[in-house]
Amino acid sequence: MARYLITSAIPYINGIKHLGNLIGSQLPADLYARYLRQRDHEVMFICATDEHGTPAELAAANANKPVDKFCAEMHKIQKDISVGFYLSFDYFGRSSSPQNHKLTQHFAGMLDKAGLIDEVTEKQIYSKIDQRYLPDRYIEGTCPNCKYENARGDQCEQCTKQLNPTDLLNPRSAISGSTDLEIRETKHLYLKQKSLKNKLDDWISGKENWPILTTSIAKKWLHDGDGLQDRGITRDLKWGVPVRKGKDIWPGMENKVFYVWFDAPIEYIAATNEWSDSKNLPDHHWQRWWRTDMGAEDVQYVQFMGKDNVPFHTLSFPATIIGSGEPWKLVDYIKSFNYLTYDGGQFSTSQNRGVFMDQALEILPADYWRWWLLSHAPENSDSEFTWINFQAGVNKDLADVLGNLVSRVTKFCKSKFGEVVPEGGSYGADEEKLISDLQTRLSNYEMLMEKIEIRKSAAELRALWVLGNEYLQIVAPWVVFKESPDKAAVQIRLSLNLIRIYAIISAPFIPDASNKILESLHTDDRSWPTNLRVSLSTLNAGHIFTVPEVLFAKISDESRKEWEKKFGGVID
RNA sequence: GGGCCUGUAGCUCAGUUGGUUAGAGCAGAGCGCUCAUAACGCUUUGGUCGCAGGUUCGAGUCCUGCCGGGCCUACCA
Repeated sequence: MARYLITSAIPYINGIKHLGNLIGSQLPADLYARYLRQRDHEVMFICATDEHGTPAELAAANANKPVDKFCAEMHKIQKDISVGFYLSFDYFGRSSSPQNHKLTQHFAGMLDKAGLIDEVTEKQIYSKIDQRYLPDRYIEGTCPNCKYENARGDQCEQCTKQLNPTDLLNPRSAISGSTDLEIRETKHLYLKQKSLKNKLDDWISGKENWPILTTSIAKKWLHDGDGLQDRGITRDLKWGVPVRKGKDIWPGMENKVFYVWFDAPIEYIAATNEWSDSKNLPDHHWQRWWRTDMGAEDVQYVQFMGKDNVPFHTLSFPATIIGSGEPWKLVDYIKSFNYLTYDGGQFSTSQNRGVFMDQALEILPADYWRWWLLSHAPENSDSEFTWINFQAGVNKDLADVLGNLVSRVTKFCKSKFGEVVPEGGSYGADEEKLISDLQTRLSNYEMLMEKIEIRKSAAELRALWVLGNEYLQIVAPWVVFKESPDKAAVQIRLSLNLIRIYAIISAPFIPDASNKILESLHTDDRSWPTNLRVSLSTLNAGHIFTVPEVLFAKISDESRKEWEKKFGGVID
């Protein structure tokens, strides 16, 4: 038994996330966490909402709500949806928690003590109407290069030229449209990442088994141009973690907060603290996951995230950890994902294009989404969601291969022997071959799950299901029964036990269906089939079961067409 | 502009350090079965591996160039 700390990138608070966000971190992390728990490892699986930053303030203003209230509501909504998808977080925290405030301020204090904080006075654009400083991309104007009128302050989307906000002609606030902008001086804290560059470089260089996607992004930031740059870690906002040196006031920084990307990863730690507090456990319960001086040396820490999050997890968060000089746990493995696209384009909140997590649960059970998304996880490149592929995958894999297998075995048994595991007969060559084939595939499945090869794991699991159908077809109990009921009995007894095993090994992908199968088999023995022969004789003759309802109803062409239309978004 | 990823059968994708006739699932075709959600099993048709060069006894795999798709490029998160 080993100990695994698993974190999923924390979803931003400003709205309900779409399927791309789900498959980009939370769902694969859940798959891994569930698998490891089933293999009897000790798991701490952490997620949270990322609640700070300009977009959160604007979304709250847009909803006409105070930002703290807005965040609390959105957190509740996101949490409920995660329950709906059976995401098995040990704790789903909030980056606005008191624990995170304290810890973020603590890290800042330690970094300052280590001489890793610079105070920098810089010029920023202030909008009087909006009463706020504007981040570069919240300033719009005419591109000096191509004259595009809706260029953003960081980059012109039309000619792709990188810009400074002061380059724009006729600049205006993207929030209010106000042109009453002025340049003001403001002081900010910078984390001196430059001076940590060599340590970070050495650390990354040692991670030879990390996905290329992860290390190539990190190395690019480390080595491109002038190399890793110092990074501003404070902002002129009201909502956020107030700037402090540990518990002390930071002179000159009274009305500022930490930058969301400084406090967000610290929330992984803080959320574990929230977890222990929620259970009234003393601090060492969370510290044994995070402090190598408090028992975390043997913890394997695995992070899941979309590719856009990689620089923060490979560079700035480790810089915070290393720079603190304290024995905090660094990540051991980063699994990063490309994007899921929707019918050839991007998922888009503003254009109402694509499927959002709440909508997905309204039209189909979570397992349908879990299975399709995981079996098409964008591991090596962006992958595309299309309704026709979704329908085909779900119908074939879940309804036909697995669902129908459960159905044919249980119904056949009921009609010939009743709803009870039949007695009699013994294994022959066909049964021995099945066990041998199962063993080969199961070992492969376990190996792939351990390596977090998600699509390959899904394919192997499906191949395991297929073995059940193949076996039934070969032994044909419906024929055998006429001549020798005993022989049919052992075949069906084995098949019922096989279904139980499928329920167990499939649980990381489709936990709900897995539970339904086990319930209908009237068993709650979920132990992993480490010994197949033993595991296949768990349900003994005489054991009562109930034929389950249809596990997976097929998606009809009508439904699929309706959803294509409904979720297609605005057609240009 | 720069960097990275990516292009393999109609579709979704595998193809280990270059090694014999390029694989799987789906879709298509044929056969079988009738226990089952018109489900299942078996067989089978599909590929100048984006294009053009190069290295090599040998290239899907390595190199160069070009073309297409995507992401990132540090104040969105």
